[in-house]
Formats: sequence, C-alpha cells, structure tokens
Amino acid sequence: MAAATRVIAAEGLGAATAAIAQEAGVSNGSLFTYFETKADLLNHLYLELKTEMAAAALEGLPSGERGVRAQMQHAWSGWLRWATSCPEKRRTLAHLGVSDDITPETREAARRTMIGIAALLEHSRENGPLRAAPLGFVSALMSAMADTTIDFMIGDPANADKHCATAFEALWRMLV
Amino acid sequence: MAAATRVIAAEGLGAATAAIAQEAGVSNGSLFTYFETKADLLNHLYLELKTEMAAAALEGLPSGERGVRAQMQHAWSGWLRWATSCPEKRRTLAHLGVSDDITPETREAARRTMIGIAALLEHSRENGPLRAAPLGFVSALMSAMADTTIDFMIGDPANADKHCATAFEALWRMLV
Amino acid sequence: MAAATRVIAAEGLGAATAAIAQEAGVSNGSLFTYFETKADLLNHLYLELKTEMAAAALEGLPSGERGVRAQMQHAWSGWLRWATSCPEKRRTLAHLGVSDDITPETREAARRTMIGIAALLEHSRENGPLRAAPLGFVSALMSAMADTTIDFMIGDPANADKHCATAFEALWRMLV
Amino acid sequence: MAAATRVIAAEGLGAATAAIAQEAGVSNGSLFTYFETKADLLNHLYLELKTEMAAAALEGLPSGERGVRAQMQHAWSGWLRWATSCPEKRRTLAHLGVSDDITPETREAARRTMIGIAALLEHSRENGPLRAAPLGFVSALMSAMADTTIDFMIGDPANADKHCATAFEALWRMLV
DNA sequence: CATGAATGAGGCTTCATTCAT
DNA sequence: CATGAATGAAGCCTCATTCAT
Repeated sequence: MAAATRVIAAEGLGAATAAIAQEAGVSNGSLFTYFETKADLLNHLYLELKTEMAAAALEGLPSGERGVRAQMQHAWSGWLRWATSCPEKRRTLAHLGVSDDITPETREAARRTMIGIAALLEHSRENGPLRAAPLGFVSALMSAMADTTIDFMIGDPANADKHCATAFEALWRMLV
Repeated sequence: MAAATRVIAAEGLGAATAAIAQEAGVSNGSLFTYFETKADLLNHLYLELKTEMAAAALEGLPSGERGVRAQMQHAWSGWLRWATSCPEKRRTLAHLGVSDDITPETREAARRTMIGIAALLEHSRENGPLRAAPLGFVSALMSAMADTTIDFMIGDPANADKHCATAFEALWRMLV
Repeated sequence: MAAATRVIAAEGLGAATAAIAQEAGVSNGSLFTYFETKADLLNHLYLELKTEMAAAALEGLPSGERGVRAQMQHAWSGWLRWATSCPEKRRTLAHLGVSDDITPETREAARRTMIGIAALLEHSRENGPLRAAPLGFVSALMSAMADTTIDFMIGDPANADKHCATAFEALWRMLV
Repeated sequence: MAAATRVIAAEGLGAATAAIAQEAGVSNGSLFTYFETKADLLNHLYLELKTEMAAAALEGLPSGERGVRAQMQHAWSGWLRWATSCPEKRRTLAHLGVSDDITPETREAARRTMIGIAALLEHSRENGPLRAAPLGFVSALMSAMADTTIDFMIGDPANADKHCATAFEALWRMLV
C-alpha cells in the first residue's frame, strides 16, 4: 500500500505492478496474492487514502460550542496540513481520483468516510447564500478549492500557511 | 484533432493512436506524418482546446463601461456554456489536464491564451480580499470552481443555468 | 482424486492445482504431500479411472458357457453404462487420454488393467475376419467405437440404450 | 498456418504464440495482425486442416456407376493416405479436435466441408443394418475408426496399406 | 504432516513507432 | 506524402511448486 503510494506518486497510474511489487520488496506474483487485480489494488488504495484524509481533517475537532466556523477552520487546516505533509499520498490520491479503474462503489464508500466533513459543511451553509444548492455541489466546490490550495501550498511552502488561511477566508465568504 | 477529441473522450488517454487515425479516416502511419509522437499530438490538442475554451469565454465580451462584474459574468457564462455544449471537448481537456505528457511549455502557452480572462480576474479582485494573493492562485481557484460547476451542469442539465448562476455568485463573493 | 475428477471435468487439464486442492478441502501445499507433481497426480488419476472402467466392464461377467457373444455384450454394456452414469469421470478420462503428461509407463499399466477385455476380444475375433490384425489394433478400434457411442448416449439420453445396442451389433459384425 | 501446424504437432496446444511466430519467421506481435487471438488462430487452423482433409478424401472420386463401395473405398484411402503423409497436420488436427477453444460455429463449418463424405456414407448404409441410426452417429463411428487406423498406419508404416484395407473391410461390414 | 503465503518464470496481448512500397 | 504490415518491448496476470511455521 505504502509502496504503491510512492510508485504511483512518482510514475502515475501507468506504474507497472512489477514496480510496485519491487518497491514493496515482494515478488511481482505476490502482489496478486493480496489484490486480485491492479484495479483492485487501486480501489483499496483510493479508499485508504481518502479515509486517512478524512480522519486528518476531523481529528481533534473542537466542540460545537466553539462555533461552526472554528470547527470548519480546524477541519480545513487539518485537511490541508495532511495533504502538504504527505505530498506523495496527496499526489497519488489526485491520480486515483480521475482513474477509470475506481468503481462507483469505491467512490461511494469514499464519500461516506467524508460524511463528517459534509455535515460540517451543511451546518455552515445552512443560512447562507448556498443554502439552496445541492450539498454535493457545495462539497465538490470545497474539495476543488482545497485541491487547488494544496497545490499552491506545496509549490510555495514559504507561504503555505498564508495560502491556507487566504483560501479558507474565501471559502467562508462563499458559504455564509 | 476532432477525431482525437472524440476518441479520447470515449476511451481516455490510453486510446490507441491507431484508433484515432481510424476515426480520422487516415492510416495509422499517416498520423505520424503530422505529429512526431503521440505526446506531440496530445500537446497540440491540449493547446487547441484550451484556446477554443478561452475564446468561448471572451467572445462578445461587453465593454468595460458596463462594469467588470458584467464582463466577468459574461466570461463565466461563455466558458461554462462552451464546456457543457461540447462535453467531448471538455472531457478530453480534463483528461489532458492531468496527463504527464503535456509539457510545461504547453501548459505555459495554454496559460497565455487565457490571459484575457486573467486580466478580467485581476481587475475584479483588485480591491477585494484576495487582492494580495498571487494571481495564479486566484486563477486556479476560479478554474477549479468552473470545472466543478461544469460537472454538475452536465450531470444535472435541467438545472444547469441555475448551477451556473449560483457558482458565479459564489465566485464573486470570494473575489470582492 | 474425486475432487480432481470433478475439477478437470469442469475446467479441463488446465485446471489449477490450487482449485483441485480447494475442491478436495485441503490446502494447496498438502496436495504436494501426496503427489510430487501435477503430472504425477494426473497419471494416478488416469490409472484409477481406467481401472475402474475396466472393472465396470468385467463386473458380473457371465461364464464362458453362455457364449463369448453374451460375455462381450455384457462387457460392452457395463463399460458404456459406467461411462454414461459417471459423465465427469468419463470426461476427465477423455481429457487425460490425450495429455502429454501421461507417461508411456502409465499407459502400459492402464492397458494391463484392460487385459480381461482384451482376452474377450481375442476370443471373439479368433475365427473372424480380423483374426490376422494386431490385437492392439482391434482393441483400439473397439475403444474408439465405445468412446463415440458414449458421446451419443450422453448427448441423446432418451435413446441411450438403443445407441448402445446398435453400436454393439456393428462391433460384432466387424469382429465375426 | 504451416508454422502453427508444425509447432502444435510438436508441443501440443500449450505451444506459445511466440514459438509459432518464431517458426513462421515473424515477430510475436505480427501474429496478432493476422489473428485477433490465439483461439482465433486455432479456429482458422482447424477449419483449414479439416477442409484439406475432406478434399483429400474426395479428390478423384470415381463416378457413381463404379458402385458406392468403390467410391467409399476411394474416399477412405484418400483420407488415410493424406493423414499418414502429413503426420504433423494430422497430429495437430487431433489436438485441435479436443480443444475447448474451437467454437461450435467452427465445428459446424468443419462438418459442412465433410458433407460430401457424409453423402457417400448415407448412400452406403441406406439398406444396411445401420440405416435407422442417426447419420451423425454413423459418421462419428467412421471418423473414430479412421483416426484409430491412422495411428496404427503411422506407428507401423510397413503394414500401413494392410491396416488401411483391413479397417475398410471392417467398416464395410459394419455398414452393409 | 498440514498450511498457505511467497515465488518468478512464462503466457497472451497491446501499441507506439518505423519503413518499404 | 500516404499506406498499413511489421516490430518487439512491456504490461498484466497465472500457476506449479517450495518452505517456514
């Protein structure tokens, strides 16, 4: 799993299964003891990374009495910090996100791991101008902004925190 | 070029050059008379589609005296309308956007075709809260929002105009 | 052994040893405790099935005083009844019969298990037109006719007995 | 095609496509320019060999006024002579005949190439003891006898003609 | 003796690219 | 310049067999 993350981050989804196996220190045949198919491996990896990302966002979430903005900002920071501190995981996740090998079932499962964040988002926008839009749409907008911000944080580490904060303010203006 | 758009929209970047040639009605060998390499073809296609997209956004742009908001809204609508009315071009562009075969030079050239939009954006945010952020960052945020919105417009055509408008308002709140 | 019969009947000689082991309810490794090699397993299986087939043909053979035709017909019926009542064994035997993994030694041993039938055949043809042909040739002709008949009995069960009798009469005309 | 015949005769159906390509003097990739699949190659080969075999049996067939027995004997000789003079084709055909890769369509097409022989057979048995049996059954019996005889002719070339004649007499006793 | 994960050679097939015609 | 057969490297996956536990 970790080996696959590294290899895919470096070579993209075209990475050979043999390369992943080698990076993992096992024979190429062994890989298929654990995953029936390359696609199967990719699906597992996608779900694992998404789950880890969601956990990073929600870890140590302040209680609701601190206000939903504080909660949201915490989640945003956690999310972006995780992504910038594990650039390989993030890069691999980006590759997987656009792969045709990821099944709808896996995407749905991944969506469910982010349900906590969706709840926060729902709460944030409930009285704001986006209150009438589909939640999935608002979520997707937020994700897209996060991804973009992460790219800039990685590309310009000196100002990473500033970009993170700037984007959050922009997001918040969008929502409320 | 059009053939490549159709084939890549349908089969992804893994599409065989032979399939593209066949769709274009030429022999597979001929393809390499026009493009040295598959990667070369992809780079040309990327640039062409990006250029067309930028043109669609800026076509019929109202004069500055109508206000920058009106200009921006026009560009936004043009952009999204183009993307939703040519889903194959849009899909192919999305594939190309994440390809490792697109060179930095091509990406830079593509960026330049969008310089008109960037100028609009610069003007829009000049007194707003994002005035201090790098323009590239703000551009990327806008592009990400546009892409996301396009997905929802295509997925829910009945409400396409509503989504388009909703997202523009959100974008504008972000900017000013 | 029984598991191998079932699996090979279903999947052919390409059946994986792991599949056979699983069908037998043992681990794939254990299979190689009993058989050194897949080829070894196949040879044992071939011999077992051939032996069983010969036994089915000769079981309850009437005494010689009833005449050699009666004996031969009994053997023929027993043989074909066995094959049609155990189609998996028959199918597997057919697969094994053409396999390169079956050694000459095994084939020779299998031939010996059918020595009783050969004796009957020898007795049947001793004054007939095939008296001068090599016994092995006549045996092979009979086997080929039996195999063909079995196929038609399995494919057309309603007339199985009729086909069995028809073929025996044809065989007998050949022999005497 | 000829290369495939040689390689399959020597190595069986497990023969690697690469080996066939090499024997044919082309690269392994080229093989798939002509045949979509290994199975496709096998089906073509099967049909070609069957067609050739049928042609060999019927070539120079005497006119009906010489009597059906003379015609049948001519066909039988032609058939067996072809098989014994091209042992590789014959061996390959035997392998293909039991392969799961040969589709029902191909088998049906092969059957049609032998329709001339079937007609002869129909004529031969029309007043004989097998007149009531399905023609397919009688055909299959004849084929099985032919195959067996061929094996003995190849294994004992010195007596090939004698075996050929012996078997024909046996066949004729069966039929009339 | 049983287990089952590990092995790695080998098979089929794809495809970007070349080149003789 | 067009053609399309030929190329062969590379990829995914299977499976008989081994061996540490």
